[in-house]
Amino acid sequence: MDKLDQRIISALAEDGRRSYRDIARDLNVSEASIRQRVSRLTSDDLIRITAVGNLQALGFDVVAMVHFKVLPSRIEEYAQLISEYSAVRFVSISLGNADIIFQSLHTSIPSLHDFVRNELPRRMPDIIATEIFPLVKTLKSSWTWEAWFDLQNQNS
Amino acid sequence: MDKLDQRIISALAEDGRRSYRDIARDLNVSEASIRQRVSRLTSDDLIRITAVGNLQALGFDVVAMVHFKVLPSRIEEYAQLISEYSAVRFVSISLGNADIIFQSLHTSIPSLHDFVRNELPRRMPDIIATEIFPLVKTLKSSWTWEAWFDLQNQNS
DNA sequence: AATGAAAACTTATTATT
DNA sequence: AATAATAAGTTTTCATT
Repeated sequence: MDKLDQRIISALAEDGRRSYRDIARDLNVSEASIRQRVSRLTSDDLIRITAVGNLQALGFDVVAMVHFKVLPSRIEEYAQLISEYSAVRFVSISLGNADIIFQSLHTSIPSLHDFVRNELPRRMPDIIATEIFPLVKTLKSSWTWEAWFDLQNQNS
Repeated sequence: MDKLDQRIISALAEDGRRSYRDIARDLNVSEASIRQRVSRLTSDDLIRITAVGNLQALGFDVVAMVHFKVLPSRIEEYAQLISEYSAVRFVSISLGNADIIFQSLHTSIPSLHDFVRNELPRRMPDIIATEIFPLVKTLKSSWTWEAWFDLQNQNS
């Protein structure tokens, strides 16, 4: 991951459909070079070029963050199980006052409730506590990297 | 937002660089029609085609979710202010036991601490409580929509 | 890893329904 | 809102450094 990789990622974060040729002109390298690096970044799963959307604007009416505390020995296993649900779009293992944090999408509040309070505990009996945070409005969901790569480079 | 829009979004979520021509062939419409709809979806800010990445894999070592409780009259204002920071990549207003939930990226734990415990409270005196959830490992960060559009359509 | 060359393919614009 | 036509631009492949 060198500065050229970072500049390519920044360009594609800005506009995922920008032509490789155009990026190449901008960065003074060949088009094939951009193509080769994007293939590597993509096949190594470092980046993914994709359509992201504002969930609320797209009609996903019930979006929530959910916290689970679970028996310590079950954390990894349960995080994996939670990842299998298509309602769940994001799963992380956390330190602090929650062991697993995930984001879940539903068509109604009762279906969110049923999923978190019935469906998941049925499969995962060692869940100790749950906390639900319904998201009302998303003000920022940012996909640019420049500021971040800059900061990383300053400190290295 | 009709079924054609949903199919286009699904295709671009799968591969944001797939050619409009190829999508058009698949969906039995003209290339210009795909182009026109993608332009609309993009300029209406319903979707964005972008490079997303695994933050930990890209070297963003300290990623945390942060919860704030704030004076009720300040929630919107503070959520806006938090959105202005480039360290902050996601900001939502929440119901339940937190008023504002955001994701923040840092190069070290002390810098996360300084940001959340000093920098933000200095600008936002009506923060009542903070809670930090450092993310250790992200198991899923999914950008596909098929399952979701299917569910929406069943219920409508 | 990076490159240039060139055939095959895609995009973007225009005019039309 | 969708389309066909088409000139301009891009991608992909391959041989070379």
